[in-house]
Amino acid sequence: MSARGIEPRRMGVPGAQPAHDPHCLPTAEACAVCEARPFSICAPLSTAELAELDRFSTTLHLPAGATFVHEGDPADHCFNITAGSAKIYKLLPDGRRQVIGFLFTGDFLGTATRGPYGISAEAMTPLSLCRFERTSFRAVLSRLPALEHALLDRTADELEAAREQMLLLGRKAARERVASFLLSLSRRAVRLGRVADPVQLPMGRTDIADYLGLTTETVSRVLTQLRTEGMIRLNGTSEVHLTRRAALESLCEGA
Amino acid sequence: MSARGIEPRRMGVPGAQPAHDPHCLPTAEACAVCEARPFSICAPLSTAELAELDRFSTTLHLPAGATFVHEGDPADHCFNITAGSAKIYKLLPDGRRQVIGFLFTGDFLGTATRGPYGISAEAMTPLSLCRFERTSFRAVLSRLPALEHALLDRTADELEAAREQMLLLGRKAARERVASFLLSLSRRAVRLGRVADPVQLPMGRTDIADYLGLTTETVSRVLTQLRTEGMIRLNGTSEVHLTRRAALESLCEGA
DNA sequence: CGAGATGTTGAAACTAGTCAATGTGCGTGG
DNA sequence: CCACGCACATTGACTAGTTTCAACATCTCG
Repeated sequence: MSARGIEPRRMGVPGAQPAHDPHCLPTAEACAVCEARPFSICAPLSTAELAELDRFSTTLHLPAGATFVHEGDPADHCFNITAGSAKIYKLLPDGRRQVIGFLFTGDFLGTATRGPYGISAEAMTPLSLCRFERTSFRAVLSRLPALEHALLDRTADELEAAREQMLLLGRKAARERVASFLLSLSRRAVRLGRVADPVQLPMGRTDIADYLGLTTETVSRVLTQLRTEGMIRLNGTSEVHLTRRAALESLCEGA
Repeated sequence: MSARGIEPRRMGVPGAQPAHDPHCLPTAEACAVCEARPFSICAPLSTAELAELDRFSTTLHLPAGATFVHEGDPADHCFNITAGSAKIYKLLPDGRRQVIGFLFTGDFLGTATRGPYGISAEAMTPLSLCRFERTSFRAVLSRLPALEHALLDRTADELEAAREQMLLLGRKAARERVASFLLSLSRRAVRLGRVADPVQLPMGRTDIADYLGLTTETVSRVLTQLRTEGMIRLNGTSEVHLTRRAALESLCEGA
């Protein structure tokens, strides 16, 4: 196991940003036109409640590659992704990395309520997000039961997904892992209102490998294998057509 | 990967149990003397709130081996473990099994809010639990913010643990997995007010293996290996002394 | 005390990992 | 606009760790 992918740079999100920083603007009426809202925890909030929450939020824009949450740091903020995609991951001291998940528009980050961040987060594309101070956010949470409900639902969903991933990591073979991954990306695209079939892979092979508990070589080999078998078709490295979707489905479950 | 451990028996917890069933008694004033309360989500509730919640709970007693939650069934109930231990797991159609976690006194089961159960649950020892109807529970949740808070905290903790396990399953070697497992059991024992050092293993090698994404043979081999190296001492098959705890700690992280 | 279940140990097989080379795409700068 | 160079992806040969299959040991409980 190699020590790839370790870049302890600390770009993006300085502690307190001055108002003139282009990466840190007050949200103002941004919520009114927010395209991420239908997919976010703010979806169930009324206009008044939205305003209440908005008072404590800050809009950030980060470049691709920016690490904006560092595992082990005090968990001072939580975030809502409004545009772009990010990955969250955990590291072992020797550099082995497990990608825990990928975040897209509408995803919330920072559920963990106590202690330091348990994960690191890095932008995979240029990223827009709403940032909340944890303390304020928790206070708002008490005042807005609808928000707490939404957050609980979402956290439960995340837990469910994590358990599914535990099954994948603990018991599935490489082919099954890759097939499961492609299908889950496809389903997620649908949930975000995009097409199911040409699946976009906004992440590189290394991230996929670290998400599936494999190596880039194995991911690559499996993809070509699936292509050879006619189950998928590759357009470049980051677009996959799921021909024979049913076959992929059964592959997920061990067929 | 073999199809061991598949017993689709359906004992315990029929849909609606008559009041005279010895396994299903009204809780009445049970909360007042409940030894699990300090470890449960009910801990932060006032006496009045406790009474409110109690109105919707039923006490169950199940024998070891009883499966009381079936993956895929409609999620009609949620549970609070008051005594004994249980395991939750997911299955693949061909019988491969991933144990998701072990539940002990005070643990809550049934966070997932929508759809069917995502996991199965089975008593490992004689088990006592409070059962709630999901619908009622959710309603109570709305009336008792303290309960919802506690549940959110707990779900977040579970998510954190699940992520840690993803790191283990995706990136740790067999020795590291076993060492991590022993230490996490030890820490959990401490949280439950028991001793840290002689760690009790209430589960068999098969469950351990299915939890760590290994086989029983590998678990067994690693344990003897650690014993040979003087890092642990085995008293029978279900008690482990963590001699050289520090060495185990560094082993967890890849030393 | 005996029998089935559970746990341990051994040898062989296999999946995925490692190391290394080659191929491909993309952005930059001439 | 094309060529260069770099990062990323693919492919190949070999290795290693874990699984598989099988035998044996131990424990538990009727």
